[in-house]
Amino acid sequence: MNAPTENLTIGAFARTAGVNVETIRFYQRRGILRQPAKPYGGIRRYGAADVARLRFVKSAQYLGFNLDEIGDLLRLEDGTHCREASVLAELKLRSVREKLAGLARMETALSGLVKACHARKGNVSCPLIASLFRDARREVSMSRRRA
Amino acid sequence: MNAPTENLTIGAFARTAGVNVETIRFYQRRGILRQPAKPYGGIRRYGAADVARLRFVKSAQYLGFNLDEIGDLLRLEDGTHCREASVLAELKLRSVREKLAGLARMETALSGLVKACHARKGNVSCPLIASLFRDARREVSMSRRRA
DNA sequence: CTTACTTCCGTAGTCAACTACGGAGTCAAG
DNA sequence: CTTGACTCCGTAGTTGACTACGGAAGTAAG
Repeated sequence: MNAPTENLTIGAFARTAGVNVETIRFYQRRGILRQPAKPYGGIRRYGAADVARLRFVKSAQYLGFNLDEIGDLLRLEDGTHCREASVLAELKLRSVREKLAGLARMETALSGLVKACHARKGNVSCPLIASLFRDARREVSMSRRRA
Repeated sequence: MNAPTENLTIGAFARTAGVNVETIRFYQRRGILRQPAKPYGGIRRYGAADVARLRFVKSAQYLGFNLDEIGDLLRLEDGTHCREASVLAELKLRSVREKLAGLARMETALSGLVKACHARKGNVSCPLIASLFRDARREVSMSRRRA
């Protein structure tokens, strides 16, 4: 799995991806990032694929997935047999769609607020809570832990 | 701000919303949930609005917001003056839209995988990493902390 | 070669978000 | 009017995700 150009030291890798060196080592221990083979008495080198993978991890985190879930997503990325993959993918797809629905509702409520603000002035409020439940009762629910 | 029926004890409130009593008390200390006035030598009571608010908090968490950000969202819900509100709302709107874009990409990649699995059998992989960056470089980026 | 910076690796500390504990006060079924 | 469950409140412990520390070994500019 060695890409053409594996030229980055761990420090350069960390700077490129915008994280701390210790975070990379932590992800390696968690099995989220690989630990490239190190030449006898030498240093490990990283490439562009590692950077992309790490950026993906950070984005997925921003999208509300925890490290175990990100591990699942990466197993799909890395490729597994259809039988397990499709079960897992359907599960992840369900939670992605739940998140999409919830965020779409927030988007509506927030853009409504912004519009209302531009129109009148004074006090305004934003029916965010109502928006998340309106005519979609339970669509975005508490299926939180391990979707 | 007392709703018509404030009949729930903290325990019933917690069960209804599917959280731990201690979590409610923790949110009260954080200023995310109110602490209803308690009658002289009595007990606090909670109503449907409290339940909805708490469910909103849990949903927003699932959507990748932290408690500070959820505090911001609730300030919009509760209503503030347009000047501050619209600035805050535009910011939140931006991060909601970033999340929507990232999730939409994941959705495409995952449903592609599921479809591929139904078609052929054997090994399949899922270009999740590529999907998050393809023709949208930096759209979902590392603007993580405090959006 | 020296010297200053890195890497390597294991262990320990921090921060956010809970979760548990314990003792005093409150409530409600019998 | 007792008794068992629950509330209140402050403090302490846990979990997930990092972040820091320190000493031995690697690296690279002068």
